[in-house]
Amino acid sequence: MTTSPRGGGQRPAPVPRVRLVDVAREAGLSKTTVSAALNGTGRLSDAVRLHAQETARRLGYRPNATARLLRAGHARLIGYAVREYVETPWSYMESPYFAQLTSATAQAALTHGYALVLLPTHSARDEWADLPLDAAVVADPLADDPLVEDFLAARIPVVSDRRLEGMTGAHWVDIDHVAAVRGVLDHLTAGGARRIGLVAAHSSSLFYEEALTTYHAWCLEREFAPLVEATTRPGNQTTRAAIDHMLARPDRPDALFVLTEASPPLILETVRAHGLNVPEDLLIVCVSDDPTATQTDPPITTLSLNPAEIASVGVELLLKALESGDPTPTGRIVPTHLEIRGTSRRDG
Amino acid sequence: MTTSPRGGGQRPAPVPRVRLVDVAREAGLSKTTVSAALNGTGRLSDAVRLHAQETARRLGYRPNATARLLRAGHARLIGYAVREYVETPWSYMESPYFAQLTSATAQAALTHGYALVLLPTHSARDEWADLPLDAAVVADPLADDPLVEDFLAARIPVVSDRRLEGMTGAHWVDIDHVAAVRGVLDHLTAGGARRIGLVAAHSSSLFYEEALTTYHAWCLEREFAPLVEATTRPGNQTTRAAIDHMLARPDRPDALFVLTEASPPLILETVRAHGLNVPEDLLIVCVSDDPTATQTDPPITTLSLNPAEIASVGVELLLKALESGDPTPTGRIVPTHLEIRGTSRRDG
DNA sequence: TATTGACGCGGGAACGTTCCCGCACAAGCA
DNA sequence: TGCTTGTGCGGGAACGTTCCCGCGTCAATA
Repeated sequence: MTTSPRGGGQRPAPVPRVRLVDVAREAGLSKTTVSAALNGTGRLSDAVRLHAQETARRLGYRPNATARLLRAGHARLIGYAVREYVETPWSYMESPYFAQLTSATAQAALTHGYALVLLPTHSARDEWADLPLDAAVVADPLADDPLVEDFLAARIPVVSDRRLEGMTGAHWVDIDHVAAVRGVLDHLTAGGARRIGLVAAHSSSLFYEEALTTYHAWCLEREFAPLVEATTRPGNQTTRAAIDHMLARPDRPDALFVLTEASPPLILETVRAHGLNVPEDLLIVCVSDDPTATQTDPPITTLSLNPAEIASVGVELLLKALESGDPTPTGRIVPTHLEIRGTSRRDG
Repeated sequence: MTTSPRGGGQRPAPVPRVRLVDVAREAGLSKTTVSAALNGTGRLSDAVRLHAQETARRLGYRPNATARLLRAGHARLIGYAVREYVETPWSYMESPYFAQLTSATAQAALTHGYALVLLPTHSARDEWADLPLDAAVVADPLADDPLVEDFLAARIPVVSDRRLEGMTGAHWVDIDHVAAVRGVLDHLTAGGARRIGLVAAHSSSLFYEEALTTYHAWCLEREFAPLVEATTRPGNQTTRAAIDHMLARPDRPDALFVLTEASPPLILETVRAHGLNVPEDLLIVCVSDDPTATQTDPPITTLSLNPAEIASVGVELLLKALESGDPTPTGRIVPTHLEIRGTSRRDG
């Protein structure tokens, strides 16, 4: 027994891992040869290659990932943080948009050979500084987000699902807000709507801001009187209250465009509690990526923000920039998807 | 200019990172001293420490995470995979239980100084073999899950949200299925239910199996005739169909216990489509961690599987095992939580 | 003045892997 | 036989960091 002197410290003796040299010594070869044998590289005779592999298998050898990374110079690890709702660090998973964005990002990263590391919403520097991140995804960044700036300062390229202008190493994907909102409004009008109510939110988010502007511009063109109910923030609770408020008005709308990402079945229930039939009395379109929208009766028309597309395009841009080493910012607009279902057409 | 010969390859010249030695050379110190200065260790004069820090700051030095990991011997990285629904790798994020389990696990890991790496459902060995994982969480593992076995073979301790028996290095957290089901049935009975219908699923999952057994045992004790509708798998679509089927029966139940993790508002809508009033005509309890359950009118009574608790206890067990180096399997049962709301009491 | 100890800093090994290169040997050819 | 070419394998540096230890200096004490 040639037990190495390592691990001669505490009592439990935590079973020293078998290293490449251990395999080499056991096989009577050099570590170079064993490494080549296991990686399928180098010029080796079949006999030696097989012998090395067999020995490694027998000893239960597993290469040390960290050591490989150090040699390779990259970890193929992408950090991922969602910046909305900083006060409740992980609640974004409850939003179907972010849930899908998260899983689609993980998926896209993986098909490129990268893995995703989940970072908390607030994500202080020392929470990722020790991680060998090659790149980062920052979803819904704040204005002049310090997290983005920290990543860039650390030479870690970043991609975001919001337009990010002119920062070296910062890439972005975004949706065409104007086209999306106009598409919905036109669709509702074509379905017979004369008074379209909008439920939006006060938010730092560019989305609500641009959507509101577009709505007003559209109303002006059509000489419609804008009918807006603004909540303090997105979510089911506030959205229900806003809808209640809007439907209680004397100038009740005949169509509803709900931007605030609430649960579609919940929106339907809220409307029905006012004694309204859908779609006869009220047409509904809501911004949502919640699959339950297809399950109600009638199924609910949704404007999908296309998180899957955003994720895959984002990862693509990010990795292209990373692997080319070119920090010139790139960006792309992806289309939204209006899935027309029962709540916005009366022909059903 | 003493430019090092590194990076003398391709054209873009990818801006060589500044290393510890670069800072040391610039500051006229040794790398040992600079390292100690930046880490706040060693015996150094204030002047030297400040000088080293200032120089590092000026050069924009960022320590190489991988090299630190190699020295440290661990990466503080935990792999995370959900094994249900292997055919649609990432769909688990749509389930509130898994969404919460995921975020709570990330949260718990982070408070212990670990980060979570998202792995796909199928997760072949070579997808994580290159990652410096210290431990792994496998949610809803299959029976004799090969992924779990691979992790254990690689000496990576595993924790699961399902009982895992007698495998060295495999730890688990689980809920008390029997107590949970009996609790719900007793609660419904106390609320006046005489015929409790159960919507369950055929699944490899221990949960449905034990729940069904418990239900039958409970019915036998009370001399109730069991009233079960079994779906092929959990989810909204199948659950709606199962409920429709059950409510169309001549021996229609006066209470419903839905195990299949469907959207609570959707369940309510399905029931109402049969012309039933809730809770007057039908009491409802459903297994769900969906926050929309609180938003309906009446709000829906849910049995929470306590993903947050499972996650935090799981991570705790996992890290205790990891850091003690003791591979003896540990396990713990955590309670479920019956949140009684409007759909299961008539006193409202 | 010699001895001790604390203080301030640096040399160099170690973490475990990959890869460049060089060496020994065999085979081919003149 | 002497030279070249190719094959099979190993030595050792490198990746960038941390940490053990040792060395020189200086003040305090005998």
